[in-house]
Amino acid sequence: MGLPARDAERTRAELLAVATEVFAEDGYSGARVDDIAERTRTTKRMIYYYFGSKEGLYLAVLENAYRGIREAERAIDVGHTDPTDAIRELAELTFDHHVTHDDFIRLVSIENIHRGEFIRRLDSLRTLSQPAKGLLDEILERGRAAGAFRTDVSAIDVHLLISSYCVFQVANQHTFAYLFDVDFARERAHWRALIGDVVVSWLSAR
Amino acid sequence: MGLPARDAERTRAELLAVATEVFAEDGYSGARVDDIAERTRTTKRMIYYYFGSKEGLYLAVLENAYRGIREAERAIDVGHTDPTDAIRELAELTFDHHVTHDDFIRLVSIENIHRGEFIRRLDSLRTLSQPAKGLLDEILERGRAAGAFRTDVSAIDVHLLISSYCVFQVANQHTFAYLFDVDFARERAHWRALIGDVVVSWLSAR
DNA sequence: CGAGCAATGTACCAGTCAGTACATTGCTCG
DNA sequence: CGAGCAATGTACTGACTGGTACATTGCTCG
Repeated sequence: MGLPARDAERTRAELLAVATEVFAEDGYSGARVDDIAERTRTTKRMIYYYFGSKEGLYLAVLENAYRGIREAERAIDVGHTDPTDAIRELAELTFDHHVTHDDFIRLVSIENIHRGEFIRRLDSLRTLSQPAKGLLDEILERGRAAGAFRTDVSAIDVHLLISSYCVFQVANQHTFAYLFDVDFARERAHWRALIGDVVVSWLSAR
Repeated sequence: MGLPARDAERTRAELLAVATEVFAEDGYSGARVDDIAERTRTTKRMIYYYFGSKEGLYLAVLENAYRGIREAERAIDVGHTDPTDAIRELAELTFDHHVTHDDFIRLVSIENIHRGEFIRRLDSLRTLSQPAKGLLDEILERGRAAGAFRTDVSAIDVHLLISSYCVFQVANQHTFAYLFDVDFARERAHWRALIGDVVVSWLSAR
């Protein structure tokens, strides 16, 4: 039986997967359409057949990557009654999530180099961003009600702090590691615990 | 009198300045040697005369940018006796420093996309990174002695937290702003104060 | 002042790159 | 089964791109 000689869906999916790797590796301008094609079982012609252009392919990669990551995020469930434990676990799971998806973080960096010019054309992504914020809102509210958290910190504030830290861990590891002689990978447990500590002390202050 | 017809130093400096802009704008692969040359009063030939290759030019840009930023950092002087005030001011000055040097932050992002392959060849930069750490060490020591700071947090920990936050503010502004509908520039005072708060609560915890 | 070399300009090249014209294949459905 | 079209492959192109061969200019120093 083997693989069917023609399978539009498989061809498209394979192109998308390989393109994700190559764009994350080399950036938009650095990526070569011929290179992407050669790494698949099909040809460059198919990229133009399915995605129209290099830019169209990159947009599809971006959208697909964000969709995947948001779906993974939705699976995050911090099942603690204690809001302090919950927030610490959320920070740690976010940390894990980032270090295991460095392809995605690289795509985000690349997109920012382009000042978000491509992502801005993908309206569908904005509605996807809510789950992370919703969960945080709920934990914070419980913490405030219990008198454990201060009341002047918003979900966005916390999300930004955690994101900054976790993104940096991946996105800036090479320059930081080199300049300050730190190996993020070797001391992962230390760096993982740190952000939870920071957020909890901050929210519990006073 | 006017400009001298030939001035090696000026030509070199102009190429370096323009190349910094262009590499920060378009990335390494995206930058065009012809484009850089056209934006100066000299020609492409001079790039090869002074820097040997596109790569040589990029290396020079990187080294120059890091040197400039470290010099600016050395000027940071937090003249407080109170370590808590000092650490807050250090965080805020670091914040200001980042938002006013976005070209540099972009170069750092670009270099990380390349997994630090270029910066690793610039040995001279490692020794430059000490001032930031030295100042922090001193403030932390004073804070611990005064019983104001916890003792299990190192200078690198603090530096990483502050750097993450400040770099993110610039490096990821476009995707974050778009996805979470936040305008970093418009609420700058809020975001500036936040990181100082976080670090101080963290160091003062318990 | 004029020899000699640092500094500069011009014109070009060979390889690369995104994109396409055109032919072909094989699946599906009547 | 066979018509017709979705899917695919091959071979090519024109523009671009990093880099260079070669000529020239003008500053400096004996």
